[in-house]
Amino acid sequence: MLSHTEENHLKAIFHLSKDQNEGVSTNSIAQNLKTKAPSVTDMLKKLCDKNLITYKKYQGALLTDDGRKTALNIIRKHRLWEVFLVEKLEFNWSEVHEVAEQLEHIKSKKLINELDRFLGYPTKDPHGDPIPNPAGFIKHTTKVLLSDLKKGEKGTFVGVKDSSSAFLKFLDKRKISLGSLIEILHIEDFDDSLHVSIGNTNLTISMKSANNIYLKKQ
Amino acid sequence: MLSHTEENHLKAIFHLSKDQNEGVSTNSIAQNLKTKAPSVTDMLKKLCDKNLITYKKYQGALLTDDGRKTALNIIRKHRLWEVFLVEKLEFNWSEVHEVAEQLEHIKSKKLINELDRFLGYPTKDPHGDPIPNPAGFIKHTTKVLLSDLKKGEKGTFVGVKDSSSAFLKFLDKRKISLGSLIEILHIEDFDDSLHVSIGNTNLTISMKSANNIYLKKQ
DNA sequence: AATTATTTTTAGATTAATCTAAAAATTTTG
DNA sequence: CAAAATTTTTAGATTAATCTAAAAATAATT
Repeated sequence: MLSHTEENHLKAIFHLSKDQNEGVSTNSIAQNLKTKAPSVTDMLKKLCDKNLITYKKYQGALLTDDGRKTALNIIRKHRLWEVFLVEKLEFNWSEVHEVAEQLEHIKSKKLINELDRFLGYPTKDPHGDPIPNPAGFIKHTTKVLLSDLKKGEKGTFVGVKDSSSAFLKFLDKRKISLGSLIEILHIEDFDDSLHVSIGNTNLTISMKSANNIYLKKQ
Repeated sequence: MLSHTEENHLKAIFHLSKDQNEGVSTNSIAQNLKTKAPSVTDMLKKLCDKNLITYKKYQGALLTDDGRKTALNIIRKHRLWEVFLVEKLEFNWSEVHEVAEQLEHIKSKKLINELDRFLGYPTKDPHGDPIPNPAGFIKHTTKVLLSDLKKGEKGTFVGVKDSSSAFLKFLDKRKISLGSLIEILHIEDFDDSLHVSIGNTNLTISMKSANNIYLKKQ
């Protein structure tokens, strides 16, 4: 039985190892979990003893198959709870993360499988991220960043890279929601800002924002 | 912000002080929480410092108004989650306690108020226990133990005193569920066992079981 | 009311999770 | 490639929750 802290470390290692091949660094985990490096070092030793990660001093951490499966199970729970909060309890997508961080640690297989059924076996969470199945299998879909599109290209908004509350509220204010069709009308030379059409309206999006918006290309 | 352990102690004191006027004893709390007396003593000091209980050495613990309100809030969460598990996730009433023990500690006012709305503002949990309102007000209904009825008297099954999984499964097996109309046909002199009618069927119930069944008298 | 039994508290340890400060290892850079 | 900078680990403390064993207080019983 893993503690909340152990589970959080596994999750952090999972997320941080997506964008890279080497071991996940102690500092990056500490930053991700808002804790300090020595705390992480201690935890890495413990998780290594439990065969959930491989870890050699100064070389960062990598999930074992077991650790990966455990991490995906926590992520599955997190994302299913997020769906529940939005679909059934009328939370906004910018409000769910904090509560799901708590709910993901509840231990009950039956609970999560029944929740899955109750929600109609959703495949995506409210931010467009895929929900792993009970075996830890995750279905990836090809998607590109809005910032990578060229003038005239278009796509459907399918996810966010940064799902911070601030960015999600920013999107709400501009009526940009999952499923919106976005087309690049013009790219400003000076600051790379994008003039885009979304539905019937046109608006300007900064490079920084465009770098957080995933599209399914059309 | 209270820890799970602190919350569990408040809940235990609440439940144990219902049947008595004096302070709740250290040992009874330890027994209730499956912990040891010295652990309880430490916690009582801490809860007293936080003004959630009044506590003097060797004289047991009593909830302050603040402590009582906190305890009722935890009980509210516990019982709402139990309703959710039974009504929405198809749990049996004998399976909900353990999971609700975990869910009751999730911290989010919005979560619990939205859950309440989603469930249609239920007033009773699956075992017939009343659900406190957000202000900590609890609506008691008069009920009597089946063991207190006399021959020929009848009532509606409205709750259990012992909500252990074993007893609830025992009731399931006999098709005794909340709302059942129970009439005492005969009381056995020898062992005080009861011959009762429930719906169309007659059966025998031991004194021990009858002592755990609450009825609303008719 | 004095002795015995029970309950409760204190004293002292242990484990887990955390931190700061200092040491050690690795990486970067001139 | 040596010095400097950065990262990581170790060492040592702290807080919370737990325990066992022993001491102290209260309650029960002749």
